[in-house]
Amino acid sequence: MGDAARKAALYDAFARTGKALSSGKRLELLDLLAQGERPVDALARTAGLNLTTASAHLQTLKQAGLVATRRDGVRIHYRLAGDDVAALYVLFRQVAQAHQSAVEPARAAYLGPADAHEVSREELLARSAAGEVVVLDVRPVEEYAAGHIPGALSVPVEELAERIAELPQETEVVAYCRGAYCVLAHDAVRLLHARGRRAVRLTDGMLEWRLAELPVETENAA
Amino acid sequence: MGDAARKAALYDAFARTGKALSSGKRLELLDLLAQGERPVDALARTAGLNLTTASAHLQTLKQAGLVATRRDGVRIHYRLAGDDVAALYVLFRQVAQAHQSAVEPARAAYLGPADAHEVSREELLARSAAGEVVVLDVRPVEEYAAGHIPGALSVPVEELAERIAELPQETEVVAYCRGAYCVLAHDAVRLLHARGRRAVRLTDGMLEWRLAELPVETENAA
DNA sequence: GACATCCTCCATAAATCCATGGAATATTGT
DNA sequence: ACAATATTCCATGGATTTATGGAGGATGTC
Repeated sequence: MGDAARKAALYDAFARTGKALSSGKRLELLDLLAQGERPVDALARTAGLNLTTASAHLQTLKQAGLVATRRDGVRIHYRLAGDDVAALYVLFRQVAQAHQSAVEPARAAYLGPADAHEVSREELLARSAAGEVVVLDVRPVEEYAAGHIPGALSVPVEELAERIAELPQETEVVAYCRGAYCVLAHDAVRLLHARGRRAVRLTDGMLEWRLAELPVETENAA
Repeated sequence: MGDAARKAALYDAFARTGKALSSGKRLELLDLLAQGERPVDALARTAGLNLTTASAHLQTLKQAGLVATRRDGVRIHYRLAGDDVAALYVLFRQVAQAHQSAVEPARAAYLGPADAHEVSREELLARSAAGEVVVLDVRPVEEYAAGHIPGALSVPVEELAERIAELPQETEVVAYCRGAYCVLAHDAVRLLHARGRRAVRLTDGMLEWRLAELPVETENAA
């Protein structure tokens, strides 16, 4: 029976990584971390969590091996432990969407109907190269700085209404944000439509773009 | 704030799938189901669970969308909901092994040292085609029947000691079982060595073999 | 060295999960 | 219709998890 105990210990160790994925708040934190490293207070604020609660969730993620930390002076920056973690997160959401019936209604309620105004990564690359579209990154500036689609303009969605003049009048806009379930690009496209602009949305976002090993530009590349 | 609530609802839906992966017992059940469909009582017996407990865990897996059921008379057969679930499970274990420090000691305590007597899928295919090795499936017969490496002999590890005469004397044996963390092939190789046979182990097992889309033979192919 | 900042650790109450008996349900065979 | 089998549903006590204040540690500034 020592063997059964050792087997249980191994599977319980795996389960610790599963536990990290078993809370919606922790998944929101992972989602943010997939965009680049962030200090605890920024994560707590963005995810709408009490600082202590966010810290506790981050400890859980760290014990599960999904995130790592780096100290920079008084701040501790969390990041994903590797690209394989990002890949796991993406596959995890795909499987949940494909097989769990509760996901699609929740997605539709949060983001809106599925089919409307989407283009694939391949379409974006082709039409962007042909100069037919402008690519627009609507994430917060620090996420844009951590890595974005080459040539994309940065206008965070909160500033889009007042800065809409920065976009060319006639050219169609392709907006993107964090990933397949990020609301920002949805909001941006709705706002642009309301202002009479032609705009579509990249099907997914930076997370999937990076995992597809497509080119990424960072701010300090200048 | 209705938006935040809808966002939380979406991520909580994803988290339900994560919860399914957050218990060692459920992971053991997934591991068994990755070999083929099984009725509840067989799963409970093999996993060492009370029938009611096993049923409850299977309900959790089902609500998470990871498994599906089929009724056959009075029995209910559970199976993985798709190959993507198997792929998620394999990636999940890889990430846990790569980044969570508790996994490797637990693996070593259960299975033994990592390096000893392993061959890759490619080596197995090449040496098997050259007639240099015999491939030996040491899983229970029903898992062999549900799909095995073409040409493999079936000798469940519990019967191996008494049926060792069925193996050729001089040819090296490559034993395999369920997957990378399955103990059966480890035990088989140790037993064969104790009997003075040349034997190695496939690095992983049937789960990874099938996901690699290598050829699979089923019993009723006769 | 005193002090401020950022984060983690600790304690606690509310909520949730787990394992397990016993009852209820669905299907098959007589 | 009745009994038998396989599984799920329900109730319950015990363990775990979650959110959140307050204390404590580490780092940097003056």
